[in-house]
Amino acid sequence: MDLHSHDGKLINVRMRHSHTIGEAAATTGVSAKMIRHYEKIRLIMPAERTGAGYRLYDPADIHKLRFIRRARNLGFSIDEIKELLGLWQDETRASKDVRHVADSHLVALRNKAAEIHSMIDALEHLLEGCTNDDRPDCPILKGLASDATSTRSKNVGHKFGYERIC
Amino acid sequence: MDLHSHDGKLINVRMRHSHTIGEAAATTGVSAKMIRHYEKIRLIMPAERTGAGYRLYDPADIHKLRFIRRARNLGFSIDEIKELLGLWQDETRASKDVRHVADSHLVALRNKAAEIHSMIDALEHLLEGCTNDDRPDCPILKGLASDATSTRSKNVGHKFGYERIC
DNA sequence: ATAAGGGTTCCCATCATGGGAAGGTCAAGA
DNA sequence: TCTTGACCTTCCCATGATGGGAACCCTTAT
Repeated sequence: MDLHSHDGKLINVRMRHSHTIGEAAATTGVSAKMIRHYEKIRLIMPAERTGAGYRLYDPADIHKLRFIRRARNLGFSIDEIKELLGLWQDETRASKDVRHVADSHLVALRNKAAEIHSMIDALEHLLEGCTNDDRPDCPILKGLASDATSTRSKNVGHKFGYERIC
Repeated sequence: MDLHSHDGKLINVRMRHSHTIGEAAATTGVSAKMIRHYEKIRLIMPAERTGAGYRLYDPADIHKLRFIRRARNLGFSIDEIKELLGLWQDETRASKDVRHVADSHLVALRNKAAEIHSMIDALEHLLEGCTNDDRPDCPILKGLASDATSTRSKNVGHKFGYERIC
């Protein structure tokens, strides 16, 4: 490879379909900051460099970055993506290995969804009694001050009895 | 206050219904670490101290910590809780001011829920074709490599055309 | 030659939380 | 009284994914 020739290095590499980090960022939707970060944490291999130290990305790199972005859009963590990338590039992988990663993540997502929905329910319940006016009486604060979040959830055992303040 | 008497300081303060940080943590469900943290970021006022420097919490403090924990359980951020605490202790607050904080948070929660559900949908869609066996063919990876996340969502404009790798 | 618009590294911040070290304090038992 | 273990204190560091910004270098067009 003649990446280090004395004239027009970038032009040479562009003819080889390589791109700067800014271009890679623009086409993949992964910010340049994050591309460097992914390299630092070894999610991707260190990019080739021009003589001046500029990172270069070829179509295979670009494709990998898109893969990463899509997995991130689905909420996969970096560690999960590391696993998926390994499987992606392993021609002998078993379908069920990939499925396992995806399934685990799906479970996590469903748990997260349930958690948020229970927050929403509790908050809506709290908002029901709210007069939404200029009066100081407020069932939302009352709820937070006394109960509210435990619509039937975990009860922290109270070892001491305290007098109420509000 | 005789907190600094030479004998049995903690016993004296316990008679005044004060508790150590560990007890406060146990009864409120807020960890001691977090109680100190909340003090440092000025969410709560600096606690009184014994002569030896131990923090002391009276029932009003305990009640406030419970308020904070309940709000956290509902997903309120520290800044939102700062606002709610201010309103809670402001006798002249307007109901609608509290409502505004809660409403904004509810909107954020609903957005978060929608986001997670779209992830779940996309992932389920991807999992549909999976054979879950020992064969290397895998529609999940194929989906991540080509499309998948854009069930009809945002399309990043592609300025360059790259040949496919996979 | 100079300016604009890249690129590079390095450090810091977020948000809420916890881990752990080093050292001081309290209560109970020998 | 001395020891022991459980508690407290402060301080520093780490998380995960991301962005901001400084200080400086490279390329290209005017």
